[in-house]
Amino acid sequence: MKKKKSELLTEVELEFMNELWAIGEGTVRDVLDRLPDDRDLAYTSGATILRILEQKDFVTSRKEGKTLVYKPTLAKDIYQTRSLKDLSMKLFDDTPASLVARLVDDEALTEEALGQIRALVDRRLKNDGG
Amino acid sequence: MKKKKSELLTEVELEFMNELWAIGEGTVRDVLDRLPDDRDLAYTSGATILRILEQKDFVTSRKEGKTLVYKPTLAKDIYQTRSLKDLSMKLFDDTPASLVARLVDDEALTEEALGQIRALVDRRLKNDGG
DNA sequence: TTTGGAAAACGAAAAGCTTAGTATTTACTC
DNA sequence: GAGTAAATACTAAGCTTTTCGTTTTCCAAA
Repeated sequence: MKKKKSELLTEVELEFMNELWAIGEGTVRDVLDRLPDDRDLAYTSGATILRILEQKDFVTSRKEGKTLVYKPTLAKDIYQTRSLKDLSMKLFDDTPASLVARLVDDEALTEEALGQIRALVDRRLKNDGG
Repeated sequence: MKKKKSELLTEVELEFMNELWAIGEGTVRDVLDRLPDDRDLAYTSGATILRILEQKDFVTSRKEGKTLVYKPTLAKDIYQTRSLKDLSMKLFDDTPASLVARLVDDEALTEEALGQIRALVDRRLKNDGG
């Protein structure tokens, strides 16, 4: 059997994927333009990051004129689920409820956010349990 | 102003902190003994990791006889909150509700876990909102 | 008080991530 | 076709993280 790869994005990779997810697909230039002003990366650095993402199969590219257009191969929600699973395993004994417990304990959470969260859980329980 | 440090643990650092949190405090040997059998690290590797954790102020040490006993300076729940905040910012638009949305969408989640989650949210809403 | 074994201190190699420079290619214009 | 501007390909330097070896220190028991 093959050794499993990490399947998780590094910090900078995630930064780039977030932009690609937001715009659907884009070129090196498109992504760089979307980064905050105070984030200055050389063009070539951006190109390298996207090339690495392609190597790791997080994106594919196609040629359009002279430029490459990159596109995620993985939907953001899939990656979100994967990340949550990872965090839950590593830090919450693989018990999602204790993750949520920590989350709702957070003083900084607004009443509104709590309400939304309950609505979500209720909806899921209804749809599911019949 | 100083540059801000990451304040997040690396993979291996977290692996070690988890054991220290579980036992309260312990020596290099204590931690190594708790790791899975298939995880074989040289003793010196374990010592290095704990030394680094101390450098980064995630643990303190005291001498007991000839050995060092390490102890977290940071409670696990604090670190859990910090990690959730980080994940939420980076991957969920800083919107905890959307994090929970993704979590409860997960097919793999049991009915029981969902019930627990709702109970938690309800309790918090009651205690809070009056 | 010597010595044997375990741990600490130190240093550094190995591996992976981030950033960017240089050289090459490409497509358009005259 | 040659010039040019922008993009890609390749390479590598500089960090950080992960791992471990070597040397030194310290206790404990003979």
